[in-house]
Amino acid sequence: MRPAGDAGRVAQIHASAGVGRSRSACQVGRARKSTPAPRSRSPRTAQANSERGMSNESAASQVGEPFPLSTLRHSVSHLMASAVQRLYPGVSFGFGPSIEHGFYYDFDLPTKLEEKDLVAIEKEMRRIAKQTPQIVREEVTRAEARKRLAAKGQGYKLEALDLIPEDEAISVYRHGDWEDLCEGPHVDRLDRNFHFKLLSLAGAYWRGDEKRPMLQRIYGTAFWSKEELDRHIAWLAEVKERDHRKLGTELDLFSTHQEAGAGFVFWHPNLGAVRRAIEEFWWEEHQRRGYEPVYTPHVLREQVFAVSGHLQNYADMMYSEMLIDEMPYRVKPMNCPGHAIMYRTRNRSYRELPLRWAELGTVYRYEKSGVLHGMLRVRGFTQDDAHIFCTPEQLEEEIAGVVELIRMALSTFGFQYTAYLATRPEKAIGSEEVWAKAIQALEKAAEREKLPLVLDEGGGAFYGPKIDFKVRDALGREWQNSTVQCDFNLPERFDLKFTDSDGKEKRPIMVHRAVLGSLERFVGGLVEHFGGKFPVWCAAKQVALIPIREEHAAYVRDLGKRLRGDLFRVECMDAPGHMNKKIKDAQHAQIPFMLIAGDREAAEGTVAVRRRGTREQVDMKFEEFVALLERLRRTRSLELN
RNA sequence: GCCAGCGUGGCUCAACGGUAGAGCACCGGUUUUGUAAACCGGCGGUUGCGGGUUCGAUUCCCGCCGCUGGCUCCA
Repeated sequence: MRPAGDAGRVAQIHASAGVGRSRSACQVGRARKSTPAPRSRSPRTAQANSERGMSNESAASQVGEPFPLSTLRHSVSHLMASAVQRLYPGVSFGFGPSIEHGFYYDFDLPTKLEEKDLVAIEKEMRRIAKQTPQIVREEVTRAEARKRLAAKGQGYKLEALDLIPEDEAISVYRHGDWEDLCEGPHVDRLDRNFHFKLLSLAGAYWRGDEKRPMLQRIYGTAFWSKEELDRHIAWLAEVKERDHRKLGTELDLFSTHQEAGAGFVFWHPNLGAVRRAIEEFWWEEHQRRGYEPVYTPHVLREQVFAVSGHLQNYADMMYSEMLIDEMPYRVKPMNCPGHAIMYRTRNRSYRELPLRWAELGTVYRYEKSGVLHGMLRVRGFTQDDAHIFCTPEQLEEEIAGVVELIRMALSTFGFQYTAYLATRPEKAIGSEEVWAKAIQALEKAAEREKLPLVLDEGGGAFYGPKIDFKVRDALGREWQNSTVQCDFNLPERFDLKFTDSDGKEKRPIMVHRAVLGSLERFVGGLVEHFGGKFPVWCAAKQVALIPIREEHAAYVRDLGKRLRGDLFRVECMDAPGHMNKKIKDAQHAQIPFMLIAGDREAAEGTVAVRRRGTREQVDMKFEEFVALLERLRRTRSLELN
């Protein structure tokens, strides 16, 4: 991945709460890097920034910076646009806002920009900043604005002008011979002390509409201080270094194959081990909370999805039919219809509710080719899915249980998180009353679990309200994985019933929930979160055994056997070769512990222990080391001591 | 899907109209070493696939597949 290109992506990682976007019954929280939404900034942006030690607007004004960072960045985007105009006469301008980590500007120009052109543009920007530093604001009449834009042939800007409400003042900002229709504000002068860098190029539809022309977008960033810019660039480098696709190759974790088709992940043994460890953890914690494992088929008759409603509404995401005995079947894009069918196999009594059915269910969905991304956006993935069938009275208790489980799981991986309560959207099924009750149950459950909720007004699915969790990883980036959703729709569609204590048939509520989201996305994200340095409990290999000379191989082989007997994952490096190389290899493989043994250790039954990330070695009795390892595994410690 | 860029041994990269090369990895030999790469040698590529232009294509053109950065999308 190219640094500049990567920067463009990263520059936009911030939350889009998904407000107003409804999700289907079974879209249980697929984690994703949040979509860019330049105009609607996340309330958590500043927090995420400061966590990385980056400056943010309030911090900037605190230290007496004359303008907020976003103002600076917006002005630098203007500066960039003026440089582009000088270098590429005939350019039409789109929008050029400040965004979370920088800014961009969209251009319609006859030539295709290349990365190397950015250098020339930067140079021109510096020249302009020196030559015509003064930025001037001018209020003009609508007619005047229109006249000027028309004279310059700025069609996109003319359209932008029409977007401005009638009663609003119309302003242009000018420096030198360049001016832009813009509401501002801007910094006063471009020769103030600030630092910027152009980062990447991308295509972007005019006004985000795929039916409209594709413009060329340049991303860049700017800071008041050189240190902050440098820190940001270093951060981008760190992000690139930790990219799960890069580490995926280096650590032999996974692959995808041209010959096998895009978007299908092959888990290599190393990542298989990580996944197994996580799955075991997952099952253990679910069993502990009264979940029961279920397994449902991957291919079902099409009519099942007609009943669930997915076929009608979301056919675009589903793979086409296959005929079995001349009847149409579909690969499942979600697990819930299968669970609903199982629920119906017999009459259900209130006495057996709630039912908590969990399945690591693999689903297949059509994703457009351009959106596929390593393990994070794929066409086949396994959800850590579960459905809870319960009575309305049980809802609060069940939600509380899910919230507790999610928090426990996220903490285990060292994630910080924020929870959002998504309420009734405009288009929704179910009565106001049912919604209000369910929302109340969610709120009360959160209260009970002492979980603060951020309100996402109208952000619920059409079939019910939900709580979404966004986690922040070690690099300060946000992901959405966990979710708990109430569903009034599917019980209706599948005509699910239970007989209540009064003898009457009633509808259960179905709760969809995912803790990890999809294993592909979660584990892919985890690779980046840990930078390949997995904690002992889920590391691919937990211990590397290294003999000092070949004659010590038997000793380490014996230790390896004993460790494997205790179900530890061991890399026994007993093949011919040099110790130093083995140490290097173990280091590169990010194995948490190296046990090095020679004459002394073999004689005393000890091992020289070297922890990942240090060069120190500690001599320990082998049993002592095993006890340490066992404790780290049992407690799922994030530390190595 | 759209815009742009890219696709050379397992990996990282070079060559760019004239017989495809390096390092790492791998294999063999020598070496037997106390904490990040021993030494020598060898194997390995129909340059993503298909078509075209050319005396000659990895190089130029077209189509497909895949990858990268964004955009749109993710029930």
